[in-house]
Amino acid sequence: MSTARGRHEGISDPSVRRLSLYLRHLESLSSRVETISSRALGAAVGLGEAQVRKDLAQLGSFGSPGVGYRAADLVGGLRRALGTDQDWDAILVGVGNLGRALASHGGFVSKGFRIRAAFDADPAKIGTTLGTAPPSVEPIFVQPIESAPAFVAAHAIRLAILAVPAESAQAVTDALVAAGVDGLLNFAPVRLVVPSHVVVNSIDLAAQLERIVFELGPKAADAEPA
Amino acid sequence: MSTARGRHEGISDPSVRRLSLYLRHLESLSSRVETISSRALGAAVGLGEAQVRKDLAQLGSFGSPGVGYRAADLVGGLRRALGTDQDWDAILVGVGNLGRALASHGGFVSKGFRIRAAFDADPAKIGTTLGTAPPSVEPIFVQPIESAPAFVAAHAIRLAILAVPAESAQAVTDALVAAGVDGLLNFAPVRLVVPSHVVVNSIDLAAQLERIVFELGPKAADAEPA
DNA sequence: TAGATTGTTAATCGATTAACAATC
DNA sequence: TAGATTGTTAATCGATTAACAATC
Repeated sequence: MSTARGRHEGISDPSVRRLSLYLRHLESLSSRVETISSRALGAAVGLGEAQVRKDLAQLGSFGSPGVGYRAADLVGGLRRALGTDQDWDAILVGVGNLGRALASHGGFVSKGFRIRAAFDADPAKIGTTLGTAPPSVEPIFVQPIESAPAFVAAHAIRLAILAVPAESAQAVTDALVAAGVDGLLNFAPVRLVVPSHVVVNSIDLAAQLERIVFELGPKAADAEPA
Repeated sequence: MSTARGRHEGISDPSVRRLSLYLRHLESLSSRVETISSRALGAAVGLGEAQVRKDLAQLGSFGSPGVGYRAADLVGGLRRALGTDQDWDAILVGVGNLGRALASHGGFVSKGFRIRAAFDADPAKIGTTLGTAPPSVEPIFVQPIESAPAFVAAHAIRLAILAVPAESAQAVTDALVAAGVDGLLNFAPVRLVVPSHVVVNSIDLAAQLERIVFELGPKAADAEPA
């Protein structure tokens, strides 16, 4: 992540990540579950009870001593804190393999994110259709990348998902930010330079595998020649 | 991330993430760059020079006072520390939109990760071909998910990339771990329970957007009715 | 030599964990 | 009432930042 720290509440980034975990678990619960304790919630997401209480206390009071947290209220409080109590419109830029997958990603829609349009620099892709796979996702026509800024401005789009090559990521970012985008989810392995009011979250997929193999340690050394 | 902390070096997770950033930047540099200072490297990835020196000092001595770090040596040291000085074989499980995109992801191959086989539970997908898009990625035939454990055992595969529905993620994980997998990159929004020797890195794509909108703060409030 | 820059130690800062009084 | 569990304060732990002597 980068920039724009703590514009509102002073909740730390590690804590925000955990709030998403709590929300995900609570959403998966039956609506017949009325309350949940910090201990149970912690166990479900792999954290201690003290950590859970500390995190949730930042959002207000959703718990009762001796009883636990009211699950429905807590879901509402978490969504409100995260900003997903309202839907967010987004655009997708870059319709390669990854872009196409993201456009069809059901997980976005159910969490309040809607991809309103998709753009690509490749003329061969213009006019093709995306996101037809899962039900409830209406098809999206791919438009030329040059028309992205106008679309952003016309529809007051604030979020963009970038699945473009590393070489073009900065140029695309500059154009989108100038048009009004202030939140970017970037999959290119480059650091995007943006004005301080813009929030960037970059995910380097290869780096995610690197973190795993780091933890695994060196592969069993090939037999050392004596 | 979870479990298996510090099996070898005592490098913290935040630091490991930064090591990938440094490596990515150094790889993007011309081979004519022979040395780079902590200040320059930090500026490139958006960190302070003290942070860079602290991180790199953990790997050994790749720098000279008054000169900087030897770029080529540092790339080697970073790869060695991360574990990507050797190639890693992986399998992909789940050949939906996201799975297909990951199979074709050029970024994995160039960083030392090779997807050797793909598996899916859907009979309609068996035998189809994946990963033909970028050059240098040989095509992969999709196999029935039941044959994944045997493949893992036969080829001594340690890494698996999971792009399966949340409901089946745990069952798939259990089968793969039993067959020998000890590193999992999981895209399903569920916490995987694994033995302590197994390393899991879970990426919830919706949560990545949530982190952005949290930082953006509440959307401009609709005009309050007076 | 003088300027630049490392590696490391010390100081600061922030986050996690533990403890416990309040209370349902 | 007794047991459970919150919200919060204090204690611990770890990570980041600053400073500086060593040295190229």
